[in-house]
Amino acid sequence: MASHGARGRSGGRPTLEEVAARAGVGRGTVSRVINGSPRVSEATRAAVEAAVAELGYVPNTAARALAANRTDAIALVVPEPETRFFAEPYFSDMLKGVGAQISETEMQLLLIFAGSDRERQRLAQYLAAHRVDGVLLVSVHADDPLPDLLTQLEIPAVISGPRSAAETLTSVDSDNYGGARQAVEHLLSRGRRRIAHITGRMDVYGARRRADGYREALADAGLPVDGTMMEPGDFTEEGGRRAMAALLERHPDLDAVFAGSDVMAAGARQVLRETGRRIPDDVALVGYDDSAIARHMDPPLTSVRQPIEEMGRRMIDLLLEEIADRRPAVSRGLERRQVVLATKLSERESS
Amino acid sequence: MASHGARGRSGGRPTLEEVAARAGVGRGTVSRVINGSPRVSEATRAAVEAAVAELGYVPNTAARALAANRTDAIALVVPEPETRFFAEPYFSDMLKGVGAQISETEMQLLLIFAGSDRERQRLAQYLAAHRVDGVLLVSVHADDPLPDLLTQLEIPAVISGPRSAAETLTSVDSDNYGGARQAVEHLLSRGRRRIAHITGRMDVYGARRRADGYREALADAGLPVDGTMMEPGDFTEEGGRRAMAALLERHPDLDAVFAGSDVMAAGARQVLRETGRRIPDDVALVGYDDSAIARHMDPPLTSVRQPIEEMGRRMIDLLLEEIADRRPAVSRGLERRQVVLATKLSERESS
DNA sequence: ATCACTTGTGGGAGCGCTCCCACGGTACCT
DNA sequence: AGGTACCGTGGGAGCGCTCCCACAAGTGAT
Repeated sequence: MASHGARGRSGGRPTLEEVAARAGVGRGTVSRVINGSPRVSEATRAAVEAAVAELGYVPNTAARALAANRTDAIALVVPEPETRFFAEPYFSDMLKGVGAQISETEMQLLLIFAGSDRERQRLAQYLAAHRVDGVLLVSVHADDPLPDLLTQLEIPAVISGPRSAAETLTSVDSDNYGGARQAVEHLLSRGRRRIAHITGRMDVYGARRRADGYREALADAGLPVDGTMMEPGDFTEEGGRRAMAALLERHPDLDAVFAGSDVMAAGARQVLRETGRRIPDDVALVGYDDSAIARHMDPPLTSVRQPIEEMGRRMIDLLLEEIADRRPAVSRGLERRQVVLATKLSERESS
Repeated sequence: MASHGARGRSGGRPTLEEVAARAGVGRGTVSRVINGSPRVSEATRAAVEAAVAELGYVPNTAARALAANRTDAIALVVPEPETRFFAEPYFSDMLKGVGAQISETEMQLLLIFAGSDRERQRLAQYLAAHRVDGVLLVSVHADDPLPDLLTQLEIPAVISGPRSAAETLTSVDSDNYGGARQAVEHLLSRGRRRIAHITGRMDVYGARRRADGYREALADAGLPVDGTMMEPGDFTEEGGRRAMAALLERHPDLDAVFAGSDVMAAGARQVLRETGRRIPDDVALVGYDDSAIARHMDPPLTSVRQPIEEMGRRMIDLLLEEIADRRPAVSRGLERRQVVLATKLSERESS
């Protein structure tokens, strides 16, 4: 209410002590009220809350951080240049989920880009100074030293897209294996039998899992698994084009293509068109990511959708758990936590 | 070098005191070295720096913030939902400039979205807690209470795009007036004489300045300034379409259009095409922003480019100055600081 | 009535820094 | 020789909080 007298008194912002004096209680009691401790009587709590409102008291974060050895902040580290970050809907969807979930808490989110060496240098300093309670890592390459640095500094961290099946950090991922199966089974159900796969870079765990899903879906359907029906792209449009051309050379009679990403599917589509093949009449095409590209392609592309926003939300949940677990210093929860979320096929005209 | 024994000693991170002991000096001296004070002898400085390196000392930011009453962090506040932020190249270009400039300093950048009411609530708390030393404000509407809140809290702030000619905050802007003149003068030099203008929302200062530039460029060329040759759009494609239709109704013989934004130009282009007019043969078209739209339009759109990255850089410079100025509590520098940067015309086939 | 708990509360200690005052030393004046 | 100036340095005080121990008052078992 009368949040105006706030900056009178000593000229600056009111302190815990001033609130305590005003409410006629001790410093400790005010601290308990502020932090929601249950060990405070109803009457006292009300008195303190009134004093807080009257003085317009806002806790001093620096003091709290110093005394309690925590920062109430977590960092979202993007190991990519800003430009890529903005170009890809993956990041903005994830940020949306992260932002939504964190706004339910008192935590503060920091966005840190670590694309250049200089930025990485600063980040290392930043982490060494323990300026955040935890870290969210998105899109980390297999050989990135960052995860190990975090482990060494004992900073809680959650990674999106584990680096391998043996990922040591807590991770959130979509079901790449299952997603790929969905795509292939969909093509099978449409009567396709000569299904090729353009894979992503095979040093990316998710891409390997998708290839696994492709293979096993075929095997389970009693179809032969032919290595020459697979060709690596590198997640780019040009890579998709090259891979498609290579596949057509080996198998001019293929009747379906499952591409490991929408961007590669776009490249593949061009080559299919150029060689006079109609989509989906001659060759059915399925992508992965269900991005804007998929919706705007001609014809619209059937694609596997990952629940990216949901992944962002789960990452926050897991990270907060890790942070809470670590507080009592027990370092329990030694079990690795790996969350895998289901994908969903968005069926469109390309298949 | 031997940055390994770092976390031995007391189990945690080394403190100033430990560094002092190791270097055989006092706490104050170490502090001076860390903060680059000139009042330290060369020999002592070297000894301290060696100790810092050996122990892997990193200052505790919370303690520093508490003792010095500063945070070494500034916030970039985006009063828009995340989605718009990512959609517009304006923001990412600005972020690039801001990020580049701030990485030259020890300051930390926080990205804060304040699109929803809830987010605004949190932001107000955040600012009240003085968790940042300064604020960068981008794309603020005329009636936004944020600038006044910042003034009231005495938090240094720099705004991109002043709200009016009487903007009280330090501001950085591109030369909207000059940019509009460039556009119109370009059309005049191409022999166009019946030039219409689709304005932006007239409650946006920049849009008014562009209209001023349009008018005065015509007047200076000795041409009549006709109010019916101007029509407000609202910065949307649909608005551009409507405005174009209205202008053609009144002046079917116009030979050029200067649109207040590329997006509106895209709308105008559609109407021009639909009414059988060729660009640039029958009607020349010029936009504003020089965005991706301009480059990809058919025909490519001549457009006024704003130095957005440079604006971001200047904003940081100005903000750091403000913060530094305020430190000695003198609150000098009462002169309003308004920086205006020049625009440049990107000439393409539409004119 | 005594003892053992529990509940609510007050306040000391201390987190790791910066700020600033005081002090010894050297250099230069009178 | 004494005085004045400054430079480089050490360390006390204090920033505003949390943590935790101590303690008063209440509760119920013995």
